[in-house]
Amino acid sequence: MGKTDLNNWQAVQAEVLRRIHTRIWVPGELIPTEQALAQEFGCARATVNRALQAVSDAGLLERRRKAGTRVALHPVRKAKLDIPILRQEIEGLGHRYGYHALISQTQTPPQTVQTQMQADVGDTFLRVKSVQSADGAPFVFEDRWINLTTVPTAAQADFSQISANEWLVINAPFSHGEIAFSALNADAEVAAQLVVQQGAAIFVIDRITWDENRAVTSVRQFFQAGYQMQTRL
Amino acid sequence: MGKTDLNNWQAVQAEVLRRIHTRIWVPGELIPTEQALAQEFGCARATVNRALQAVSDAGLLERRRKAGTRVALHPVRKAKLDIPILRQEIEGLGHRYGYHALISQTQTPPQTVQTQMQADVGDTFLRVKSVQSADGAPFVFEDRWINLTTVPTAAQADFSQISANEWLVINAPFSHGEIAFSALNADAEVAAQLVVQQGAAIFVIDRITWDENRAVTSVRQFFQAGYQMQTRL
DNA sequence: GAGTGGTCTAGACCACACA
DNA sequence: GTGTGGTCTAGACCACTCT
Repeated sequence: MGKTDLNNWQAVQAEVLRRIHTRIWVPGELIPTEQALAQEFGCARATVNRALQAVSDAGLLERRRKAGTRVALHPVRKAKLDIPILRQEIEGLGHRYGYHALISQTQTPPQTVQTQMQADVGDTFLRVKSVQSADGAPFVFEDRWINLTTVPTAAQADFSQISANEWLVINAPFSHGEIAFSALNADAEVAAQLVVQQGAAIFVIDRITWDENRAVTSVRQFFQAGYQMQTRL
Repeated sequence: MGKTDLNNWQAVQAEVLRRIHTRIWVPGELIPTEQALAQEFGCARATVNRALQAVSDAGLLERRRKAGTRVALHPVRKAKLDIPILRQEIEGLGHRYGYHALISQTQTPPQTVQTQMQADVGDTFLRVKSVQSADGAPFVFEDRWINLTTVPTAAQADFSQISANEWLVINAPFSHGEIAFSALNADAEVAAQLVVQQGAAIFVIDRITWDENRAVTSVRQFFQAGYQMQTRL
């Protein structure tokens, strides 16, 4: 046996991936138990477990107690997306970041927004529209609702100076959120703010964040035409 | 001390998240060492480590050897995206899945595609255009290039019967990939295939997959107008 | 040099899902 | 019941990076 032991979980992971890619382990088939692999690889079962969990997280293995571990038939590819923090993204590219508030006023949201945010009767809302720019060119137009009943201190914030996003990150903790990506044609307002033609295809992010069961904020961001959001598989 | 010990890593994680959300631990500040927390929580250091790693993966903590663990100043939100497998997504919604190949022929890709795929001189390519539908209504129009030098067996595949994606999943392993999301206006061809007006905003996914350093396939998918891709934070 | 997180080990017990 | 993965423990050593 000239075979060297695999003494760390990355090595085990690499070997597991190799066996999947080269079809030594066929999709749908059971692979050996952790115990068997630990023996074969000459390491502890916990090390094998760590490696298999990582591969399972990536969507290539399906694990169930008692049933064992099998190679995924339909490897749902799970991509990890870093939601961009615009200031960082812009400054990281060597551009000058700019922020400009358009409006900031209490207002009653349309029914669709109220439903999404599961607003109670009597909740009041702050609407903030703003543009963020790179080297003076508009980059993102943002339309945001903040639930003042959840975050009362937002009423005193000066959103002409600080972006709502940065203020909220500092002052309004949230427990979870939902995010959706889509494409929309620029309407007159979006076209004007982003300086594109009406009807141009715009990449849109909708986000709602919650603190436990109370909606904190709902925001729709319109990205400059041509914007791409990238990641790796 | 009515305090009960935290005897599993999820409980530790919950307590850590609580301290971050309630600002007991302030962004930018160091938190206690794993050893100290293990003592406080009455569990093993490995358990604390597991919990802190999970929170760190979520982007809320930044950990460095020797420097310690601190609460992230700019919590880059990392979302886990499940790249949709269309057949599953459509059938999961209770619709009838359909696949229809439009063309499948060897062809020379435009320069941009060749560059993206880092094609060598002499590489030959198969182009496959297809439409996938839900209950007969077009859902996705797909334009794909397959590198026949990397995957020679694809030349014999019958893409009028099986979708290129499913064939590749079964027959062409890949090691990694890149994916990008954007918005485009429908051109004449896209509009015709998706039965939408020209210029309609279309959600687009571009994907390139690699087997080691050789490009396997490059695909652009145009989604029906109004499509949203959703996930949680 | 020294302190922190990263990982491995060996053993143990538990939870779950299958027969 | 029984076998599998999921997790915890206590201890140990290592790798990195800061001073």
